[in-house]
Formats: sequence, C-alpha cells, structure tokens
Amino acid sequence: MLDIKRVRDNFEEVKKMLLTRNEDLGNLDNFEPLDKKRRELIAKTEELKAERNKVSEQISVMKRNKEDATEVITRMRQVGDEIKTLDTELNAIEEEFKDMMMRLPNIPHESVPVGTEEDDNVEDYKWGNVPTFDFEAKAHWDIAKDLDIVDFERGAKVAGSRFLFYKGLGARLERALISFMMDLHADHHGYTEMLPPQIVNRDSLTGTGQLPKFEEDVFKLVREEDEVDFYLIPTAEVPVTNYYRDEILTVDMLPQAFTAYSANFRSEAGSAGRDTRGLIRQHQFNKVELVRFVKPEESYEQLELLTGHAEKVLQLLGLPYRKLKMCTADLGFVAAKKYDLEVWIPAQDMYREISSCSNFEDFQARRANIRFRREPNAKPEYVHTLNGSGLAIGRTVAALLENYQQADGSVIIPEVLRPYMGGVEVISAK
RNA sequence: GGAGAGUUGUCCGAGAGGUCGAAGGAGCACGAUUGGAAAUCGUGUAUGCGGGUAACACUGCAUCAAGGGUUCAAAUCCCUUACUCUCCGCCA
Repeated sequence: MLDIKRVRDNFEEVKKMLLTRNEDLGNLDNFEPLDKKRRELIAKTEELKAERNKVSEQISVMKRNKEDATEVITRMRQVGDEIKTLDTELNAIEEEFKDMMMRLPNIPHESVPVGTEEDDNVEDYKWGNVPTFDFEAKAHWDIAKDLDIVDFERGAKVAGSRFLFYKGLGARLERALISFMMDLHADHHGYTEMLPPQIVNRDSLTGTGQLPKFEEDVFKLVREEDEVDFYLIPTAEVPVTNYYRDEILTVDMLPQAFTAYSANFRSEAGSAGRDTRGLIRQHQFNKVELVRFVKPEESYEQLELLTGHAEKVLQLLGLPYRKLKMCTADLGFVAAKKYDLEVWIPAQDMYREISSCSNFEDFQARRANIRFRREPNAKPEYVHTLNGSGLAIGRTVAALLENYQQADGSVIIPEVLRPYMGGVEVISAK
C-alpha cells in the first residue's frame, strides 16, 4: 500500500508516476473527496466520543456520591445513538477508501526506465555463450518425451491440462536442482533455509499484494462449512514474507534472508493458448525463492546482491542468460524496481524469463505491517522487502534439456549437479 | 470430530462493569553509585489515526486475539470466529 500522506501531499505527482505503469488505477480520482470526507467524519465522531468519555466519568462520580444521574444518562443515550450512526457511515467510507488504496500499484523507482510495453525493457547485459548445434535442436518437450522423463499426457488425465508427471531421471533432476539451489543459497549466500506452508489465508495474500486485485490468478480452496478462505500459494514469497507480518523487528536482525523451496500454484487465467506445450507455463511448478527483509536505505544495493545470487545459479549451471531492467509498464503491481533474468531457450530461439528479482520498498511492509526499530525505544519504521526466484525449477529443466542436448537425443548433466544426481553424467534414452 | 481451559503491553503476570492504556515483576534505555563491572537506587519505556508546534511541549480518539452485541459507560457481561493447551477419538 502507498503512504496515504504521500498521496495526499503530492497527489498530481504520484498520479503521474502511477500512470507510467500499465495498470488500472481504479478509483484513484476518488482519493481526494473520500479522504476529505473520511477525515471530517473522524473529527466529528471523535469529538462526540470525547464528550461521552468525559460525561461518563461524571456519571461515575455522581453514582459514587449517590446523586441522581438519570437526566445525564438520557442525554448520553442520544449522543451514543449519534455516534453509532456516524460510525456506520465512517466505516463504509473507510472500507471504500481502503479498497481503493489496496488496488493502487507501487510507485516506480526513479531508476526504472519509463516504457509502455515489453519492448521498452532495457537489457543490462548477456552472460554465457549461446550454444550452436550441428543438428536440428529439439524442443524440450520432445527431448523429455523421447527420454521418457516427463509425462504430460498422464498429467492431463490425472489432474488436468498444465499438470504433469516428472518420471525417473526427470523427477531426479527436478529434485537435484532444488537441492543444489537450496544448498548454494543456504551454504554460500547466507540465507536461512525455510520450508513454508503451501496453503495460506487471505491476509497473507493481501500482505504481499496478490489480493484483492488478482483474485483470479490464485487457486482458492472452498469448503462450504468453513468461513475462512484458504489459498494455494502462487509462490513461496507469500508465506515467507508474511512470516514477519504484524511484527516489529530489532535493527540487528536486518538484513534477514530466507531461501525457501515450495510448489507454486497458478491458475494462469487469461493465458489460454500461451505456452501450452512444455514446462514453461504449468498450473503447478516448483521454485526456490529468495526473500530479504532489509533497512530502507540498503534496499537498492540489496536488490543487486539478491539478483547476483540468482544469476550465480545460472552461471554455475552454465546456462546462457540475459539480465533485463523492467520498464514501468512491465513492473507488475507491487515492485518499485524489478530485474528479470531470462535464460536462453534454443528451440524457441529466444530468452525466456526464469527469475524475477524485485525491490518492493515498503509497499508490502505497509500491507503486512512489518516494521523494525533502530533503537530500543525508537519509533518503528517499515522495513523494505525484496524477493527473487532462485530459480524456477521447471524452466531450469527446460533450459538444461535444450541447451545440453546432444545429436543422439541424450542430455549432458552439468558437473555441479552430478553429485545430486547420484553420479549420473548424461540422460539417455533406454 | 467430542469435552474442557485459555488468548492482556517486548516478555511473565494481575485485573471480574466506572477511579484501567491497564497493578506487580522481568527485560531494555538513561542517570546515580564504582577504579571498572556486578549488585543497588532513581527515571523512562506500546502502537495507529487526528489536532497542535519552527521543533519540542501539550492534546483528542482508538487498541487488553478478531468481529459483532448489551450499556450512559466494556479488558471485565453476551454472541460468532480464529488460535493455543489438556484429555478422548481418527489418522499420514
């Protein structure tokens, strides 16, 4: 959520910055009248409540002195009714106001390139050498099928489209990648390993920014007898960032860094027809996530650090990639600044997103109410939160299969993974 | 799933309609004491939203799990929900 004071004091400027995004700003133009009305009502009810509190005290004194308070009590009954009416009105306005605020995206950082479409993203650099093949490179879904390590058809039968089975060395490869990445981040990059719940409540999804605006993107679990809603997590970012929801941290805890593996569930509403084949876009996929809680003044250098940690995975796996600075139109809802890492996919002859690394500044911290104190008795401040994929596992498998494929249809396993593969150096057809 | 007991400030813990933003401890901060420390003593120590100020000061409202209700008045009474603990049942 944005700082209300900031929006109030710099309305036109904030609006201008938000308009550089490719986002619907909802009822933003209602901000000023709603805010004004809201504050008027607050002042009015508080005045009445102050009176009630004062007179109630008098009543208690009168009662103690055995005086007759009937007349005052009758008067206060009316004041009470008035308060109730105003409170109801205020609640409705507050709700409308809050809903509007919760649907406003974050303000882009000044270093973010202004753009109107995907093509306006700025490439920082490329890493690695794109492989050349003296045979016709196959798409990863064909490689996987020929090696019998992924079963898309039975995934569709058992669950539905965009679900799959990994099988044999495919399942082993998936598991090896998870372990390899977790070990790298935990042992060498200083992250604390975490295994979070994969179901969360509504407050958590609101805290990280998926709700209320992107309800259709998440899987909701409905049980008629329950009043509470549960959701399958779309990313481990949700449970891990909400780990500190409604808490005040001490300054020596910062920065706090977690790495977490989880399955991720996305409804992929609106993406019908896109990437229908292969591992790129599934309803359920695995991912190793990086999350950092940091001091505000450090968050941009921490973003570089975190992005570097994700890049390290690609480098160790020897996968060619490029780093993109996302433009204002492609930032998504919550990020103030975002880098995408895109891995080379030979059969598609293009780079595809495999990691997104973002600084949310205090946007999530405000929603989730995560703060810290610089001194034991100092006023709490919002932390800055960051996260990044380190990496998406399914897409990594796709990249490995395509980049390391051989003329005979086999796939070489990068050396760093072999200890995790029980020494397997190459996956060949049986 | 059944029965019961709980949920109060950073933590422990009192409080059972009015004098309660909340006793008492602990912790932490600052000061005194000390050669220095421990101990001791003193002072301070929640958050949010407003008003106010150059900034302080000062000041209003709200918050005792969450939401609703009763009442002139709720931490305290009633209802709903969540969570924790104990026992039973079921179970990977």
